[in-house]
Amino acid sequence: MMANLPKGDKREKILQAAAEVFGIAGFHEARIEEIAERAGIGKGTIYLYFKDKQELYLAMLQYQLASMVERLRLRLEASGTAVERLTGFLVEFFVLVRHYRGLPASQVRPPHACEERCRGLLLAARQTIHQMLTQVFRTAEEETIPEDLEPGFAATVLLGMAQGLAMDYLLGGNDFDPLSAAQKLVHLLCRKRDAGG
Amino acid sequence: MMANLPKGDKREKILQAAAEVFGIAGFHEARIEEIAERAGIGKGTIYLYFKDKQELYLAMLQYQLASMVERLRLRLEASGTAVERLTGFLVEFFVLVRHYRGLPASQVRPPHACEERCRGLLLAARQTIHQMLTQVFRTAEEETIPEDLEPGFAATVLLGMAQGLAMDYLLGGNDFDPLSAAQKLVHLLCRKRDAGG
Amino acid sequence: MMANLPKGDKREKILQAAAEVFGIAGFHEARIEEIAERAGIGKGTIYLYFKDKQELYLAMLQYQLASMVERLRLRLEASGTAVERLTGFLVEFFVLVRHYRGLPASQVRPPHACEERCRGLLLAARQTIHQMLTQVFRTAEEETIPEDLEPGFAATVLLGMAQGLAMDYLLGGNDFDPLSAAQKLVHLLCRKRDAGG
Amino acid sequence: MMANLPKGDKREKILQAAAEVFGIAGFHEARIEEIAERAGIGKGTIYLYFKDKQELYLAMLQYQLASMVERLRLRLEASGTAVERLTGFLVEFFVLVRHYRGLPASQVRPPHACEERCRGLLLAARQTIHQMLTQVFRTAEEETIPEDLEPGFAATVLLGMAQGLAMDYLLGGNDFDPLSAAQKLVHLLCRKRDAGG
DNA sequence: AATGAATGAGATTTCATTCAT
DNA sequence: GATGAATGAAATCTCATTCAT
Repeated sequence: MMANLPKGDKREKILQAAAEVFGIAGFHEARIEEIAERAGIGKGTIYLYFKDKQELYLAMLQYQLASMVERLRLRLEASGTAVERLTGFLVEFFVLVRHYRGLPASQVRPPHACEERCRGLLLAARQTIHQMLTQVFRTAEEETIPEDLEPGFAATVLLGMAQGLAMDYLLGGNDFDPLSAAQKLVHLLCRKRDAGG
Repeated sequence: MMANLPKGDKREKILQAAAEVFGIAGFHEARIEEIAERAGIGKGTIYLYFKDKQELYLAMLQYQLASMVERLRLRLEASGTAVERLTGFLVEFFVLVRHYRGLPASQVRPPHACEERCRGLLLAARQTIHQMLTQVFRTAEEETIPEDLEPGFAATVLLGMAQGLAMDYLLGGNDFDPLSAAQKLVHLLCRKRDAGG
Repeated sequence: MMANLPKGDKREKILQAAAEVFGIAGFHEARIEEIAERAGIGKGTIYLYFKDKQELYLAMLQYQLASMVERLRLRLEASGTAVERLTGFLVEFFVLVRHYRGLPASQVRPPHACEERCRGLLLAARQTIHQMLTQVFRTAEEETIPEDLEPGFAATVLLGMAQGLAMDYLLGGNDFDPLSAAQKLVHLLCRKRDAGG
Repeated sequence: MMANLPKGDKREKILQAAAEVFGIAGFHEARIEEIAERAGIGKGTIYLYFKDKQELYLAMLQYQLASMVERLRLRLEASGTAVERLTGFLVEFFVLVRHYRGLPASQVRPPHACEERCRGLLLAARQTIHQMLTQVFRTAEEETIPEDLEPGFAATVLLGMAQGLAMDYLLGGNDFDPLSAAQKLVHLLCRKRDAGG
């Protein structure tokens, strides 16, 4: 009785709860028991799915990064001009940062023992996003960006600026409007440096 | 005789050791005993100078931030054109980030119990730097930056991009050349956007 | 299976062990680990039942006082003359003091931080006993005590003398025979002061 | 310059300070540094006069007990009837207890490592007092106490009752008037039990 | 499979005591 | 002699992990 969830669902529930708790509290201040409670299961059950706290953390990180990359991909592959898609991308990026407030932060200082593996996951996600951005710049309408701005560097700068603003937000706690911030950044980078005059 | 350091020096020695250990290990993985060892003193001595681990952390943060702000100020108040000084500022910024590798990271996820106080210190440092940058943009030679780029926003963007690159570095571990990165960023922001053609 | 004790029993086991160790060593010299060992459990388990050392101490005190009051009540509510019941009470009192040798002592200098709460528990126990004694004196056969000895004061004096002897014992270590001491005290207080007859 | 006190005086100053601090805080909660501060000297100086905390405690105990015994002796050897002198003794006793509130308490639970030596000091003081009391009872005017009350037992009872009341006071914190308490106790013990006369 | 009571390693912090000045 | 900065042993308490049910 009590039709149990299929196994995959319980794992995901744990990962969701882990994302919340690790996000709020960071790796060390996060309590396994709190994660279990949020997932609506017993403490011991977590150890049926994950070897230890660290593996749970890594699995959660991978899971969240994949989900984020997917949401960002949707924005970049939407229809519209390059400027529109880049703006949509940035808005989504900022929304994600604000939503998973603690998650990016928790990545900055991963548990020492798995620093390398964390870095690997983050790097992979970043490269995927970077490639998607580069592709957008490469195929953008001619007039969108200055001719001397190489697509790869443009992607680096856009991502860098976005991360910079996000970091600002995370550190300083000064809130900001995702849409207007996105527009300003895109404007700064994409507008042809012109004006002829 | 009188070989002993004057009192202020021992406090600073502890703060230096604390910066190293907190930087490498983060607040929670840092062990008080390790800090004492690096400072070449006994565990208990730290408690003569700081009430507890958290106060030591905050004092260390304040101390390091003040030192960083001072080094950045020197670059911005040096002689030279605005472009030269901004480039110098960014180079110094990147060097600091690479040197104090862990310190900025440790700020991202401070111990929950003193999150507010950490934020306060960081915000203050950031505002000081932002003001210095704004002043540079405001007094820059006319042709340095686009007319429609407000000095305050220019400062925000420059700082944001710098932080973005630094975060990239911290997260991804992909090393980069401070000078060339600085030049690219300044070029991107400062060059008049005309090209004339 | 089901060999485990029901939950209440483990708590009591801890309280028993705590009474022994606190009794022997006093609050500050008592080590949590020693209590755990005596209770046959792990150190951490104690913290599942009691918030910290102080709360354990207070719980132990309450537990022991309740048990003592109960044993004294049985003696005062037994059948027999007032003199017999008072003697029984004193004998029990002295036996308790000798058995829980350290317990009363540990109450005299409770940890400063919970002095008030300790005092409250002790006062409550003492008042209960005082009331029971007063009741005995009030309903005693007319010829038992001098007419000018008010029941409440008689109770105070009896209890005071008993505590005085006990303190003597605790301080000086001079052993004594509970029964003979009890008889002497009761004799002193209860015999009608007439002689005249 | 700065004519130093003769050595004996500094030792006594420390003992006075120790009595205060041990009295207030008990052996374990008393801090050596606090004692030094009250004595107006440096922490290290205490160790020139006493081997360690325990020896200081024992010396303080001896010093205070001697002083108390002396004050009590003066009352018992004063002029006046036995009843007057006993009353004076009890008043002094209660005043001492209230003044050195913590001292007797601190004796009840001495540091485990010197329990025996503490007990020895206490026992000696008590015996001296007991002998003085016995002598008073022995030489008292015939009509003062019942014939069947042996002087030694009378002394034991008087001292016991006094200690009982004091304990009550120490434990319960219920204040009382020394004079009236003294009179009641003496009255209870000394009045000839005839009434008849 | 799921649980949560039990565990104990390990961290912070205090404070009696030492000793260089 | 006098000092107090420095020390480190020892105590409490937390929490990831285990395992009997």
